[in-house]
Amino acid sequence: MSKHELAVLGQDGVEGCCPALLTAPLDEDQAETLAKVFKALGDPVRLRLLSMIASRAGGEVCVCDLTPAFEVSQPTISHHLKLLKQAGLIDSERRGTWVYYRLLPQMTDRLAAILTRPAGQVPAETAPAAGAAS
Amino acid sequence: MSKHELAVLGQDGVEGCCPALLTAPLDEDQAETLAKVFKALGDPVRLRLLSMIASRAGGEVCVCDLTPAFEVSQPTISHHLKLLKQAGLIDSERRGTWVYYRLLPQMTDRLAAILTRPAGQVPAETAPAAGAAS
DNA sequence: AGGTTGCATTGACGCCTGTCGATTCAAGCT
DNA sequence: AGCTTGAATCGACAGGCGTCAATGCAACCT
Repeated sequence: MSKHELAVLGQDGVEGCCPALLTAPLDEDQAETLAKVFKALGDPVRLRLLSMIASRAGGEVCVCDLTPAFEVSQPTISHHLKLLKQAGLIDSERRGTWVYYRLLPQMTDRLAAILTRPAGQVPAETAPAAGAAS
Repeated sequence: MSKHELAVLGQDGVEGCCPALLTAPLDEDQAETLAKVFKALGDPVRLRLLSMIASRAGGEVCVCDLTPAFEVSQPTISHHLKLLKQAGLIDSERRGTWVYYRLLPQMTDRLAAILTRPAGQVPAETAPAAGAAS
């Protein structure tokens, strides 16, 4: 094994979370770390896997339910699950013969926060800014 | 071959936005489209470019300000900007000699929404499952 | 017109990545 | 013990991607 399973992305202190993509220039290390997560999301099979896992009622999905839902081979599914896991998006647990995967909402929450604009940002020319005084 | 500039991702009706990654299984087409955008974010240079563009006060950045901030060549920066543009994340405008890039907040908003969990989701086993009928 | 600067495009190269078949490991079964 | 099923790993291959130098093109300036 190695130093995989990056659980990074902003736990570098108490002062808050998230590198703040949209409000301040990302430094190289933050960009490198963030890019790995987005790269993990940059494949249709992995997106569907994540979606199936996340939307499951019990919060868990057996690999045996995932594999037949795709047209790719079982090793390929296993490979994609590994990448999602290394990105910190999902986790797995073996129970008997089967292995169950579940979402790690911390990571998706963090990404959502990173992609969310603070509040009133410069409307630019997109919309004439309805409401607002004066 | 120029069906580029994908402005997709959920404008397929009035009924709402966003494929809902976390609440329902993504279908293949949605996954394909979404993956392209995440793939565009899956590179540290592009992330830093996007961050620099988004965090700029006036909402615009001249390429001449972006290029010297990186250690890669000018054609490479141009290439990355093109990919971000094709992903629908930024747009560009030429004014005189210089070209200015600006964020398209619609896309980042959409991604943020896609990655945001609805409200009270099953806490899974993060907590020892208080209550809940048998 | 000629020259200069800013940015995009081209073509080429090496690495990374998605995929597969074959194999291995783990757990349960007869 | 042996067999069977579920899942991960290995090795290999093709295509995609990031990068560069060279070139092209647009706008400005003498």
